[in-house]
Amino acid sequence: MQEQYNPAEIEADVQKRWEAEKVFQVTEDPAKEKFYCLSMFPYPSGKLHMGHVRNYTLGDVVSRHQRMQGKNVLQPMGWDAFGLPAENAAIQHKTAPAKWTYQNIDYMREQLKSLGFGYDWTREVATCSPSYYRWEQWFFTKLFEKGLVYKKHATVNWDPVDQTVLANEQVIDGRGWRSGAVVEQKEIPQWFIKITDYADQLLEDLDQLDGWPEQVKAMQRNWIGRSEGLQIDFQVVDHEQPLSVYTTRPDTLYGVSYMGIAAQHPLAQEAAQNNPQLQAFLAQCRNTKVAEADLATMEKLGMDTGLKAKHPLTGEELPIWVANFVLMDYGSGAVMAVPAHDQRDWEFATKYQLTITPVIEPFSATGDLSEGALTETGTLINSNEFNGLSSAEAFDQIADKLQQQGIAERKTNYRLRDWGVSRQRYWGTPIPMLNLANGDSIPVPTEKLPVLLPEDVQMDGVTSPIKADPEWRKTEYNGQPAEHETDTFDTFMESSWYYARYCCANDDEQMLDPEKANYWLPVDQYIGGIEHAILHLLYARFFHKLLRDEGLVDSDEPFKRLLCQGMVLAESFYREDEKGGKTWISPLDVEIKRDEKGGVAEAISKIDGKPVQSAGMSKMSKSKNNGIDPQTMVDRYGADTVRLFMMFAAPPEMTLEWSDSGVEGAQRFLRRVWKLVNDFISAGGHSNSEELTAAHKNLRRELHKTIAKVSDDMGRRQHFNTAIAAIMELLNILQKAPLASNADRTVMGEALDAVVRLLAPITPHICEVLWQQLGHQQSICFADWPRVDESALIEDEKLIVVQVNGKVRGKINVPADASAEQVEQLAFAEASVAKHVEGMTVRKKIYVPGKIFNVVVSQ
RNA sequence: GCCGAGGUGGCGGAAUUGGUAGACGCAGUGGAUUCAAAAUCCACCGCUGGUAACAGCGUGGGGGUUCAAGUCCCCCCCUCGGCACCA
Repeated sequence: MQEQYNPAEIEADVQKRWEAEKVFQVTEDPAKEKFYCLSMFPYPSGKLHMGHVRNYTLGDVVSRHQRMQGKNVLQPMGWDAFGLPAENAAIQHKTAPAKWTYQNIDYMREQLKSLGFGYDWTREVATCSPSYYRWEQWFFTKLFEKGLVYKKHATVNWDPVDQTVLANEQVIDGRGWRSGAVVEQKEIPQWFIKITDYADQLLEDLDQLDGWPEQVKAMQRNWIGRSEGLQIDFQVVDHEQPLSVYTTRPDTLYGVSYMGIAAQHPLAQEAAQNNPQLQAFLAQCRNTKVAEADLATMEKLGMDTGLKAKHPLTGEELPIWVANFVLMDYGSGAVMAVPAHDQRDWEFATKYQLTITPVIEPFSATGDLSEGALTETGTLINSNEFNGLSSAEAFDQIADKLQQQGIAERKTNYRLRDWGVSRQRYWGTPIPMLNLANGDSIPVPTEKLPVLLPEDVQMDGVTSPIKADPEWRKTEYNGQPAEHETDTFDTFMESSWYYARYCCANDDEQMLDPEKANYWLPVDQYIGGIEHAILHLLYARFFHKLLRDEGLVDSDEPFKRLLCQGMVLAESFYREDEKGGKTWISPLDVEIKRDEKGGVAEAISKIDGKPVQSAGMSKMSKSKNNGIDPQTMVDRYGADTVRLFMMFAAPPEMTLEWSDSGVEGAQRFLRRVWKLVNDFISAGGHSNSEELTAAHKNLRRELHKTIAKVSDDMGRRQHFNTAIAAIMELLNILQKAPLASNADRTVMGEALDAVVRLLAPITPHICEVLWQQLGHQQSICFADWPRVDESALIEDEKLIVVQVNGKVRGKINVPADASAEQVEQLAFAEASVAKHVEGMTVRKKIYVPGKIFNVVVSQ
């Protein structure tokens, strides 16, 4: 055995062995318990970043741990290969998105291999490959046949100079990122999938997901936003068509003092015809980005249309205002405004001096209407016959009354909106629809699928190549000329079912092989970033239910257990230039000077020796130039060290701060493990002695406590940082233990066999080598997880903490079976305890068996 | 703005069910080894006062419940994630 730990050499060798033995290739085996462990596949942006490394290390640790439990473990990998960055890169590098993407995939696949991740590469998928997206197209036509797909107008960000649709991230301060033109809202026809038909299921099935973090379920619940309310028709003066609104607070109906409608609402358009001022206002309303965050934070503006609505109970005429925060895409594009009991309505009414009538006296009567709206429920006032009722009673009675009059309907409403899947971009799955001369749209017939996306194209930066090429869209249907849809799918479509495709990635006959899919699904452990908590995970859950209803899978939910990992941060440094702008300096080029206590005194540039400013910890990003390249770190320290540091520095769900010295500490630990095994083997290696002393038994107790702790941390808790800390503690003890006698080496051999297996999921290369050195032939990948010897855990003494008035005043060792009386006696006998009790009256004594004894005293 | 997290020594973090706050690691200080350095090993290491024993304080801020609060409740501040066309 080599005396020095040399990661570069052993890691390459070990990876070759795994590949030769096909350790990670799996097939369905009904005799074995399966475990499907999935990490969110990456967008092939060029090279791996630390966020990927963290995500995939977590997945690999879970997979290897499960494999050591004897399970049939599937861990696949693939590429979320369609998307905007490829178009931008293609323009920048004067290449085609396809070529750029495939090159990135080839490079990143090698990086994943060098990190030692155990993937079954025979199942690799790339979503930009026709063998993948053809099934997505096929499935979409099925959904169309089932009536789950429809076309309607929807709002997009429109760049009036480039004449193109912009993504939200391409709109910067209200302007197009290339042209600089003020963006406008534009209504264009787009395809939608009826996710709202599944809203109730998506909500209710959250209760099945015991293995999901509560916070993620809470976010999804709020996103779906189920509410019970009333759809009310307000008569519009001199109009046949009523104005329909939805409210969850019919109890506040008497407090309605105006109506709010969206700028795109037909009534607004009508009123604007003879009103240039209003016309100008409607035009102004179009000049915002469509993102909700922007709409919610912008200044609330409005204008009176001059039209009047009739209050359904009082007959009072209410002004109808256009308000920029009322959105045409949600609900009916109109709201009833109750300024006394809705904060947004209150602000609007205060601004434009509209009437504010209180109609609810809140139960917990605090608050002042001159300060803001009173949004709690309470008792009705100013509401005629309904005065004195509670909000809940009034809800029912008002709803009944309006329903009898035929002008209202109880309705369950969702905040969730149908899924708009059309994108006006090139690098995506072509939407498999044909537009006929008569204006109808029909699905591309199955036998004509897939609709292929041409890969050899030139990007001009504005128009999608398939929109620019009139030949591409030309086709025919039943001998009649027809045109291919030139929009492509939202890339969330591809990521909504890839987890299922891995079960039969190479099947050319069908989307999914139900037999294989049902063997592997649902995914037992899904791991990815918290930023996907809502959209991706909701769409994937929805898609799974669609697959189920098509008979392709049996289960209701795709992901049993979910782990959302936090971001990877690094310190960022900058210098201010003359204009007050910031030049970001890579942390690799900065040296930290410390004061005597280890605090940061100064940060100095390694390049010019002059000070730089620290901006603290922030997400690794190009814009702050604080990315740490994983490859550099793997080349310098080896994959095991990088993996160990990533797992040790923080629990998975928290942010992780990159630290160079922390990485060195991880490497130091691995060298110590290597050395201890080396010393053990030099001293004679394994032995078999039954004559164990008390010291040996203590050592075995520490060992088995560690096995219990690490097993719980890795399995149930998934807190790998504390698992590693426990192994480090054990190693600190083992390093001090003797190796001279047979008994010494019996215990040490047992301990090292365990330590190497406990570490194997995290640092598999070094452990594979040490496992062989310890005399085991079979790969450690299939070694049995260490078992706890309960008999080794038995203690004959317990440590009891003694407190006086809740403050720790002493610690006593008592026999494990000591009675409360014995403990009390020993506690009072303790000098430091006696000192604090002396001259006081004992008021109370609390004994928590085996833990704590607290005496309450006073004068 | 709305929804969801987080805030503990010089730093990353631990404390799993209300029961010893600071495990483990990093940084720092002192020492051993060395011609010297790196590496390694040993010891110390929350703050304040004290030679020490010890005492007081201490988990973002304020209030509360409890024998006992980092943990539970109320109010506030700050940072981060998501908000439907970034993925």
